[in-house]
Amino acid sequence: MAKSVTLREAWAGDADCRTCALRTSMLFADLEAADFEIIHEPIEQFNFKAGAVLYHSGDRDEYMFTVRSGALKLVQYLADGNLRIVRLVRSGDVLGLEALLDECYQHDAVVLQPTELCRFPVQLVQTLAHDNSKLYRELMTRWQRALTEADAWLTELSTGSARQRMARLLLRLIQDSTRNTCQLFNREDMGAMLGITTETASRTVASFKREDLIIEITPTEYLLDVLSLRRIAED
Amino acid sequence: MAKSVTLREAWAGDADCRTCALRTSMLFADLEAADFEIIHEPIEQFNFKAGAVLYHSGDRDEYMFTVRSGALKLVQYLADGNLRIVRLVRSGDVLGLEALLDECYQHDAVVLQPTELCRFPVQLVQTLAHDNSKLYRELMTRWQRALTEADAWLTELSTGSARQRMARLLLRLIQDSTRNTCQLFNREDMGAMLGITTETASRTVASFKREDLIIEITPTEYLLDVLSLRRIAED
DNA sequence: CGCATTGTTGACTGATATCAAGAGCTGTGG
DNA sequence: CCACAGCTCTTGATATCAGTCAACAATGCG
Repeated sequence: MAKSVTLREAWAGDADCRTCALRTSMLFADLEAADFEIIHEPIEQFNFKAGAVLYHSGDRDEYMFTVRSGALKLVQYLADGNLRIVRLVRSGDVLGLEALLDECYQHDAVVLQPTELCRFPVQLVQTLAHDNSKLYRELMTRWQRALTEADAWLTELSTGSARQRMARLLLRLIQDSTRNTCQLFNREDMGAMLGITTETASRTVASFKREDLIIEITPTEYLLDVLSLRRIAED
Repeated sequence: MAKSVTLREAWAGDADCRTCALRTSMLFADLEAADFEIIHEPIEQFNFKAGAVLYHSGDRDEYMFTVRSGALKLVQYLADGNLRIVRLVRSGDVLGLEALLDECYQHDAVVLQPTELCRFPVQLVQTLAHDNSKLYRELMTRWQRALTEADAWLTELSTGSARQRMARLLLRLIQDSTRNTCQLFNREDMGAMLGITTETASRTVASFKREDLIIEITPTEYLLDVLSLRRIAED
């Protein structure tokens, strides 16, 4: 079971947006310096360990989040107890957009890797957006990005054989595109992303290793044979 | 192959939004009467027959649409030629939100049932939204609705056995909730929605019929045994 | 009334789920 | 430092569900 971490434990101080390295890719990228007087105060930064739960499906709260580094999974449960991971949220992504519309959070948000994120009140976004249509556009872009991602998970990661799905997942996970390396998740999570069992995920990864399609560089970093994987992905 | 219908053939005149029966559920529900002077002119209404293609994935155009009646499917293709239906669009839904962000359409939009829809230029929405944050909120709500729908298709319609998926699809298709009836799509489309083959879709529907879980009332209308289907859906 | 399309069904095959056992790893406490 | 408990990962044997290929029935259209 995921060990829960209270927000207090994860609290890492107030954020300094002015000096945020990710500022240009963040939600508030387009704001003027003057705006930071308003927004600085209520933004707080948190550091989470793997397994921490940021929020649960059905919770209603007035916070949104931006991820500075790390990764989270968005999980949904079925009536029969099964679960699917419906999306990954990574550095630069926004989390909890639904709170802006006063809706419940739609997923469990669970930390996969050590994660730094900033939390800010929905009210702040509403205030800033009110006379700044650039921010509205930025918000809509985030929604569209999530939607494109959701569609891709359906067509790429939930269609075809286990080998095809796994190959497509690995290709999506490439971080450092110059070196074609990526970090694997545990088999259970990979299964939940692809709609296959843990055992099939394990067998598929193991078989990719034996065929040298993926090579362990460090325990956490794998080198991908992108061309071969792409051939498998496209059948 | 879908027979293509040109927009000219489908043109049904300028829309009269003032008297639109769906006005309260439509995108422009909150606008004042005065606004209709501006918006009336460039909105046109079209009637499409099943099989018509509204737009193709990758097309870039400056129009959005609202569906007055009928249904469309949003289709995405994989590199290996396979396809998935990623969402249905029905009465009251908005289509082509991505055009608002100057992006290409992300799917093929194909008419499933005779459909009336209104087309309006992106520019109009931008103009109206500029000093009307209610419209922005309405737009974000539409995006969130699409996203929730996309997530549900992944967890409900792409997870579990063919019987479970089909049962969940049928339950989603209920139109008239007092009578628990729905209209079926052809087996190929149902297969593409559920990530199963046409044959498996056919077998599953046929077996539901034999078990009286669905009963044909008219050639286009089926009565559902909701409780039993729900039991199957939840395993 | 044919012809084309869609739906149904059968036989067979193959991929993945399931159940089970063991291997490898990590952290804990004696 | 070692032994052990609790994980996750891997692998094997078997069962089952769905895919594939093929034939034919039903339906609709010109």
